[in-house]
Amino acid sequence: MSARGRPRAFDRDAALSAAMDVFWRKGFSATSMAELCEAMGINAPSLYAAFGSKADLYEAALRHYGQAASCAVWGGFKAAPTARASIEALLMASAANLPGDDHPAGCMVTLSAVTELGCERLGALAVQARAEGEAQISARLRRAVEDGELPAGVDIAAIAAFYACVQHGMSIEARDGADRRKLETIARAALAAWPGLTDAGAPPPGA
Amino acid sequence: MSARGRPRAFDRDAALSAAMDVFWRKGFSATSMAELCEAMGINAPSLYAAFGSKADLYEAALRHYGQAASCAVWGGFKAAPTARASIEALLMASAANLPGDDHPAGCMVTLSAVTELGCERLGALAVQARAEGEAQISARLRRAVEDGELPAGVDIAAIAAFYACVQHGMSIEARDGADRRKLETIARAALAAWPGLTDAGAPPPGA
DNA sequence: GGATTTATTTAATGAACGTTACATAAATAG
DNA sequence: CTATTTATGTAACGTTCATTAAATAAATCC
Repeated sequence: MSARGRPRAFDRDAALSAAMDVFWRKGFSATSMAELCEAMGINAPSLYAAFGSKADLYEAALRHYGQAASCAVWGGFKAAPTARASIEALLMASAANLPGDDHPAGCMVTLSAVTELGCERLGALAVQARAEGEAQISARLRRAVEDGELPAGVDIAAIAAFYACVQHGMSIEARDGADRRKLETIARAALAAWPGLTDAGAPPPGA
Repeated sequence: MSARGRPRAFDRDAALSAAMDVFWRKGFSATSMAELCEAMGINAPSLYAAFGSKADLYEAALRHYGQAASCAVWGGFKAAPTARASIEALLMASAANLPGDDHPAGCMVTLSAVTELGCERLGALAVQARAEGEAQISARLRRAVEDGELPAGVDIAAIAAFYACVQHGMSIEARDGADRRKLETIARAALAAWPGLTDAGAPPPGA
């Protein structure tokens, strides 16, 4: 059925992973085909045959990242029994994973295409990926209201926007060299807002 | 004394401002000399004579931004009577200024060199500029402890890191299209953490 | 006035960019 | 074995990149 013609001489997934690493570290515009070829250990024609173009490769790398790293960050979120525990798990997993210990620092999705509108399609892709994160938090909070964990008057959109914002900010801190401990400190500080945010009708102290 | 030779035919500050706009919108790597020349209304040799190189121009633009926009954001912070009011002013001014109404969205410093390490010197410059923001918050908190506004046991570094992180995150939200109201909602949510963070020895609820 | 200094325009520089022809190599199909 | 199909390496494609040489224009200095 399959395997007609000369077989591919490289591991497609490993090559994609190597490309992801370079893109993650340097961004789309600042990464050249030459760098990609060297990191992936293949020549340009092989790259084009397997992935289409530089932009297509970036898109594939972004999706690859979404499946791999995001899994580590959102796994605890989905498994946690309460909304509060979900958000704590999300922030703590972010703190654990964002520092660049054995990979580039910060979340590739968060940092992607923020400055580089060189390719419009890629920018839209990153925006959408970030929006999905906030939507997940919203959905979790909505469920918590339905479950009676949170009062009905709670401002779901505000809470989701806030914690998404903190998580995005943590990527920048990580990029600037923040270690796990510092990110956990930030996470705990953000969780200190929880009681104030989840008191039913009461307006937040800052209003 | 001055003004020997043929006088410059363009306004240096206006040209720098135009360059800042392009860099702010597209980032360093994704911006070409051709785009800069067109936006600035000058030819390449004039640009090189006045600013040195593309990287030098970016550095000048970043400093120009720091004086102009940061002023609007940090002005209220410095003038506020209490630490709490300073941080509220900082976040609210950020919410008011970050949306891209008559300029690119998000803070140029925050978004700068996040993805683009094409030029190492510029990356370091942006990291330093961001660190200065957090240092300002720390200094303000320290003063508040000295003044007796905050108890001595308060974790200054944690609070500063948290609010710096939120402010950085707001730039990403703004870049993704968040308007002033949404950013103000985030700011108020972040301020909801204030009581929990400034209770003296008590560990934050998330610990 | 002529000499000097600085800015501008035009045009070109070599290098690097992303991408692709082309010939060759390695597999299966018949 | 021959024909077909797919991948690979080499080498080139035309374009764009950041940068600059050279000639001209506009100001001050003496």
